[in-house]
Amino acid sequence: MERMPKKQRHQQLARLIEDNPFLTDRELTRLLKVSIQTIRLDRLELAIPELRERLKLMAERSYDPVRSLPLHEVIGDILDLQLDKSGISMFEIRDEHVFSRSGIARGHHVFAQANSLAVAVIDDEIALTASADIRFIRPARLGEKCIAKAYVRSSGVQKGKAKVEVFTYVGDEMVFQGNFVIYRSAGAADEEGAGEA
Amino acid sequence: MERMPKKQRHQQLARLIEDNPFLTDRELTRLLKVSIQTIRLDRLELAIPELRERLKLMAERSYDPVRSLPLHEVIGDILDLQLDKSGISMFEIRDEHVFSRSGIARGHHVFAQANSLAVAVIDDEIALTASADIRFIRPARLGEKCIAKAYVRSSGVQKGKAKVEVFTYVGDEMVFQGNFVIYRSAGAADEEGAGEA
DNA sequence: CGCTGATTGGCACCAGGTATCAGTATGAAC
DNA sequence: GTTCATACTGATACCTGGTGCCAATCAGCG
Repeated sequence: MERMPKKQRHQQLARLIEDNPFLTDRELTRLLKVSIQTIRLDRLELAIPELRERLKLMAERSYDPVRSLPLHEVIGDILDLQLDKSGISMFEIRDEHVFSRSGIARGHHVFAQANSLAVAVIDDEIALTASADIRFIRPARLGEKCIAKAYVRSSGVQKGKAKVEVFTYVGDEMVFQGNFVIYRSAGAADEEGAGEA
Repeated sequence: MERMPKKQRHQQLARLIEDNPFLTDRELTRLLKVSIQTIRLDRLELAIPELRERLKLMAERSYDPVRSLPLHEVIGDILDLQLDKSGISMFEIRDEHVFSRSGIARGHHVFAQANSLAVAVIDDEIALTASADIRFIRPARLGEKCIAKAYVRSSGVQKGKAKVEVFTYVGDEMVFQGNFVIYRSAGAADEEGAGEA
């Protein structure tokens, strides 16, 4: 019947919730063998919000109205776009983009910004990256705002291949440079999209 | 006072919730000017779950024990890893990785898998992509499982630069190939990590 | 006129909590 | 011993955001 020390229970509680935020207080009573009131006092002390708030938080994080998630359409916010000519986007390096140990952005996020801008700048129904030659000039760090500028060097409407050069800056320092070759559908404008409003 | 037709309200309701899943029924009554009961009947007909269920769903999606989100550590599941030699990872193309119109994977996801494998295979505290030369051989499509194989061509422990070649296959077809140059901290093993449990 | 579908209102109930007050157990201090 | 603080448990009222169900109303149509 010996109760484990409070501190230890707090640690366990924190760990349990961390690796399963979906636990209700009732389930926690089972796992920690204390009353539901104790669980609630513990959460209070540890400043762990109630289940619904936890889920809401997670949902908010994954929702993000700015659509800055690599899951969505364009990575970064388009600041300027002149189809088949040039484009500019901004992408802020946040916690979730960096190596936690160094605060340096993972390369693929910086790449993703550049790549999706290179695709967005092509004035075509279908545009796909064919190849790219890229360099990470200096690391981008947590909190920095990356400004990517894309220039269409040859639009290749006939040939079906466009060349786009992208430079990414933080302030006036270049952090990334890439040459993209983008496949384009070359005038074959599909008209299937009747389903969506 | 004219009520808009039910169908139209249903469409609006669906759209409203789609672009703000956080709306409660009460808020929807305000937006659609109908009673809360009507809202609930509508949700019932449209099979739209209640607020809490919606948030729970989003939270679950963003939680994903497999960590297949580009937000997290390694994109794809590591199947095999021999540090400073080679590595294999698997990444399944899902809805959220493709252009909805064509079902073709966005380049940066395929790149992200390759890039993070190239970084993971380096046996060092700090490893960063310096540059890469990549080619998308053929598009990867929804549902396909991409197998990336990374080979360390020169580990460059002294020089601080490693060369890693990555090939990504779907079945026996190559979809991506890349040559990565990875900066490494070259033996400077930091020992700061005293904060975490 | 009655019928039907759409809409509204009211009430009981539920989960997963918060907030508050009261009671018990246990060990240390005096 | 008594006293006190801390930890824990219990019980109750209340809140939000719903579900489920039943009854009432309202509009349009044949």
